[in-house]
Amino acid sequence: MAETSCIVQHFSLFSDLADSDVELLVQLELDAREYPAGTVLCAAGSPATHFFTLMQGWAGIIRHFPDGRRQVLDLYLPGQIMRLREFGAQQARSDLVALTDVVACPFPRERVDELLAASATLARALILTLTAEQALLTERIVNVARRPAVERLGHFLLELCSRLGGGLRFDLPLNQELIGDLLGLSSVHISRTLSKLRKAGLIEQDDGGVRLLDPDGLSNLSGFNEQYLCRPGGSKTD
Amino acid sequence: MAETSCIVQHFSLFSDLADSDVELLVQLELDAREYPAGTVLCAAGSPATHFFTLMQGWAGIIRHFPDGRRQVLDLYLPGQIMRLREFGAQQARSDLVALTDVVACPFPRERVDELLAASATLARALILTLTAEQALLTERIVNVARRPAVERLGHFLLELCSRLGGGLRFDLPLNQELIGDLLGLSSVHISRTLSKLRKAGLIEQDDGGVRLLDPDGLSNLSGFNEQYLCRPGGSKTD
DNA sequence: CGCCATCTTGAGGTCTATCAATTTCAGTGG
DNA sequence: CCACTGAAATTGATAGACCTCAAGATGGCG
Repeated sequence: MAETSCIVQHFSLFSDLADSDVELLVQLELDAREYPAGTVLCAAGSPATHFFTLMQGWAGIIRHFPDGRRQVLDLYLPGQIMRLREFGAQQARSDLVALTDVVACPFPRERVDELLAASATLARALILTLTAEQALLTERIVNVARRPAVERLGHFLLELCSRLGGGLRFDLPLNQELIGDLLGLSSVHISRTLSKLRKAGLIEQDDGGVRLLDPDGLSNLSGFNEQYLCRPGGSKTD
Repeated sequence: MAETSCIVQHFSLFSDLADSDVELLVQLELDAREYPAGTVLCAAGSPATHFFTLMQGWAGIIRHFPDGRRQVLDLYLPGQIMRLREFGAQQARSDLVALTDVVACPFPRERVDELLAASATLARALILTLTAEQALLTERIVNVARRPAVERLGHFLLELCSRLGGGLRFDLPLNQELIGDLLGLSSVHISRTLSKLRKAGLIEQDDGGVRLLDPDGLSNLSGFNEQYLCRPGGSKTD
């Protein structure tokens, strides 16, 4: 993990990369830095000159409202390029925050233009990652707009499970308030809903983690279909 | 309109195109076809071999649930490339539906690869349109997850106003059920909420259209900030 | 042991969905 | 010209989901 670049692994999911492509991608991850949980890597309103690759930990894009409401717009896991979404923006529109201790590599946005000029394969891979992110966002709209809390939370857990590799047991280093801000629910209601899922025998919680006891039941309940995740081979393991 | 290609106009918003780029883009719009309102241009589950440029009318991507619930995932206006989001998918995940009478041009997906190989400028423009779409989706998540009905609808109307060019009076060829399916609300509640906006003196409705009487008041109410739309010069007119 | 953040649980209130009845209006045919 | 029709919009009443406020429980950590 430390040896192969995170981002190369991630991009390999989408395209067959030539050695020259790999070389270009590795350049993005030369400047690894550590940020403790809670750090704002990039604040709303600041000039959007840099992107980041995420190597370890979880990060999120958070929108703050004047009245104190909050919304987590995006959840980044290792391998993703963060803030790529704001390629066309002059200023950051939301905060990029380390949700856990994080290792990330900042790089100037011009580097992306160099990638595009150098390799059509990379351009294609970049577009594929963007469309994959769009698919995630789209499912989240369905989730938030149309599903009641139990289904919404169930769907979220299944998505995480798959994005983290498919293991039925995984760490969930987010407090209930953050989960609420991700799903458009209050922290109190997250607590009640998790409790419902536990009592229904669908999940189990231990220190900082979740185990999906009945993934099929959960999928069925929440209308989850992992096609949209664009993962190769999707069978869950543990 | 009929002479300059719709899609070239749209892409020009994002990049300075060389003549050779324009030539490539125009190729996408050779096969203009008419589809009456209600036509399913591409059904969920069918192989995703073609994209479409939209030249006239409104189209939407609609997800149908087994229990009859519906969600409009995306609203396409003239100039956009439709279904680009599913570049990486084997099968369409949702229906692409003509919401009004529509003129659109189907083209095979391989054409996109040709564009990428031929021009880094076009690759960049393509990525910019994708990130602009992501910004739209992101704002929609905020809207649906965090705002009550009045703000949600107000925000939607302001976004439409801007996307349609900024004129305060515009056609709105969607019935209230469709608007509800866009915003995650019931048609009944859309009716009540529109009525509230009218009584508050914020909007006015005539046959098939809306006029924003107090765009600033509406922006203020709904927390709208048009930055995310990536439009050059955003001042509203009329 | 005490402190602080987080989670849990209860009670009451608000927002939105659902069901159902009524109105409006464009289209159609007598 | 008018009655009929069907889709869409309006309006009222009721129910359910979720929020907010507030009080207690839990658990890591100095």
